[in-house]
Amino acid sequence: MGLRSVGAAAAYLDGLNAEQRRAVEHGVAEGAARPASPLLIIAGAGSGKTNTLAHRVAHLIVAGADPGRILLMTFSRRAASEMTKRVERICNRVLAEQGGVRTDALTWAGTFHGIGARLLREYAEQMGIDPAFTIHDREDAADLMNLVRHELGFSKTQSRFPAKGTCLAIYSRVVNSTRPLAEVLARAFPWCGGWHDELKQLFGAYVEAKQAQNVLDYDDLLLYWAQLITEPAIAQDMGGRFDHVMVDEYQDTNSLQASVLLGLKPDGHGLTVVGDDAQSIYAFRAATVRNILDFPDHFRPPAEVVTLERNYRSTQPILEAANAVIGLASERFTKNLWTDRLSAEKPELVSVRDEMEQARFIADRVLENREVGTALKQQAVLFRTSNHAGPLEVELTRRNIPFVKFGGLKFLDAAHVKDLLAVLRFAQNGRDRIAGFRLLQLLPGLGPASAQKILDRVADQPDPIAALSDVQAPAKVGDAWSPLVAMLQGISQATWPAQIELARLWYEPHLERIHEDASMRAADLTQLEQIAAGYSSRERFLTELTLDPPDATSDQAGVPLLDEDYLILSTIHSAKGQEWKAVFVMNVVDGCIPSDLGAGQTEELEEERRLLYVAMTRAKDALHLVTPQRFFVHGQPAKGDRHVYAARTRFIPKSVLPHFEHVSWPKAGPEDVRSGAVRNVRIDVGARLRTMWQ
DNA sequence: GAGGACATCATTTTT
DNA sequence: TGATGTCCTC
Repeated sequence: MGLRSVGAAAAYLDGLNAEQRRAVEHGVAEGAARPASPLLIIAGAGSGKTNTLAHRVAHLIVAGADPGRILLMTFSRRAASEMTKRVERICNRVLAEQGGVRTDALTWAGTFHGIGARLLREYAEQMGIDPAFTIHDREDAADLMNLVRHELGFSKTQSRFPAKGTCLAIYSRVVNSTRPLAEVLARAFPWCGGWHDELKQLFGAYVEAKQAQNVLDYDDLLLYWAQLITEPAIAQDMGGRFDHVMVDEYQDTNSLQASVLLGLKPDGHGLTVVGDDAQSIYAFRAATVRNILDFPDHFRPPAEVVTLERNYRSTQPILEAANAVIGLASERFTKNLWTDRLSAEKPELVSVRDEMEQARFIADRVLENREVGTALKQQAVLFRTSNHAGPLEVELTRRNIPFVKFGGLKFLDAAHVKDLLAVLRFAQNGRDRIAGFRLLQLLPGLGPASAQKILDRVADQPDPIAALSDVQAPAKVGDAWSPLVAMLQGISQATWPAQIELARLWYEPHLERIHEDASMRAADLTQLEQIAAGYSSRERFLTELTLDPPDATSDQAGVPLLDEDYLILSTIHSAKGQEWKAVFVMNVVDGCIPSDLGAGQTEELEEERRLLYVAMTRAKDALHLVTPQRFFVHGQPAKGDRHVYAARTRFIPKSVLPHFEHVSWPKAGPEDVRSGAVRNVRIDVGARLRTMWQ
């Protein structure tokens, strides 16, 4: 495939502005065979980042780069597939014009974790681990942590030991930030400071447990990868598989990910990272904005930096308000966004009485917007935490407005789904105790103690599944035992996806025994089976489902069909990279944004500020920030009227107010039905009262 | 040892 | 509101 005439073919780059074009063409002219020097693209919100990166990848391929040797790492699977599609579209168009053939798909596009899992299976032998390892999601990892916590006797200490989830969060933070435990405790978990030694012991035991069971958690995917790559021969081999390595959303990577990246491409050649320091919102996951700020100086000569400052998304008033908010940040950011999308409409700062009114306001306005032609799908409601959406979900359901919610609870969290997956996971890896523990307890008369005993019995057998048939189950289990053993052995001989059917058929009677609403749950499982059919193997199914769980939930109604219209509800975090015509941000009050939990430390406070900035910059034409004045206290009294008054977020102080239109809603409430004329009448009551006593 | 009934208490965001 | 831990009974 000789060098194509890049210059003549570059008509497809005409739609790009000068800076975007510079980013796309950096180092390509010399020929794609020789990887370009390192490049950092600082891409502001709405500056065409995805488009630019897609064009760069396409441009490389058109110039002769092998798509199979391009590694593209994004923040979510959704972003990865979006990017892949765009690249293919551009390539196909160009190559068709030139009479070329279709490009190969980008085979190495995915998240850091997903790519890590793939590579680790390939290099498993060299690391001395079994390539059939299973991956624990957060919940599984927490369960295992809990098990270990129990065994060490920390579950009944005098004063309360941190809960399993907290322990895992601390562990994860230590791993991802590559900082010592004591420092992490002091900075992020001060209320657990007294447990330093116990935690250390706990984490040691947790790591041993994972190794004994041949399971990896999310963090291990990065940690093992980072360790692997410290071996120069392996680093060279792995890095040599890729000519170009691209990373999106680089501001949200942590130091572990940075070390992987630098291990792959120590001199930076072929490396392109893209991000926006003003949109860094994952510090709680140990992401550090230093990664992106320090990137250029990792290399000699320093990496080339291209800054995209022109915003194509929002109208000028929206952008000005967002700029004003981020302008108060304690750290100066690297750019100033501008746009030529003029508009007379300022974003609205809407004051409502309470959360109920907020829900009504949003529902009303959403419907109004739809009346004038903005589809529900073009509108989104954003919130800081998933539970903020509660009252709104109720209101939308009441009014029959379809919606899909991103963030928060997952399909996979449902007990019955986890049960079925536990069957498959245990079949995949008979040493996965969490899966086995869950599975065994599905049998009637078999509780935690017996489950432990059985798992202990088979754990060190070469084939734990086969060993199950020799196990004497407790008498109470009766004839429920042999179908389980038969099912597991059936699975080991069946092909995929017939295996999941075997598992489901075995599970269904138990489902009916355990749950009241078995029929609804059974429907979920049939759906899961259909999803499973789309994967080539059990291992792939389990891995990808764990790393990329379906992230939308939509109340009782079930997920609407794709061609239906529905409103988007999303956490601000899940809204990253997306845009809508109209955006509503809920609860823009102190205590919600910023969340009152971490408002103490300035670092966390700054992150909350960026969070509001991210939310605001999602809007194209209309932006509404809603501020309920009072909140009902969520807690003990079922229908009590205890409430607290909330103040407008501190991120919009007086100086920023002129950027907003101020609205009270409802405009004329029941307590304020006076007409305008009446309002201008003045009477001096004080004087009259005084005359009464004269 | 299993499983149900009760009390307690909570720190958000996600791969 | 719901998950988690404890106590009690079978």
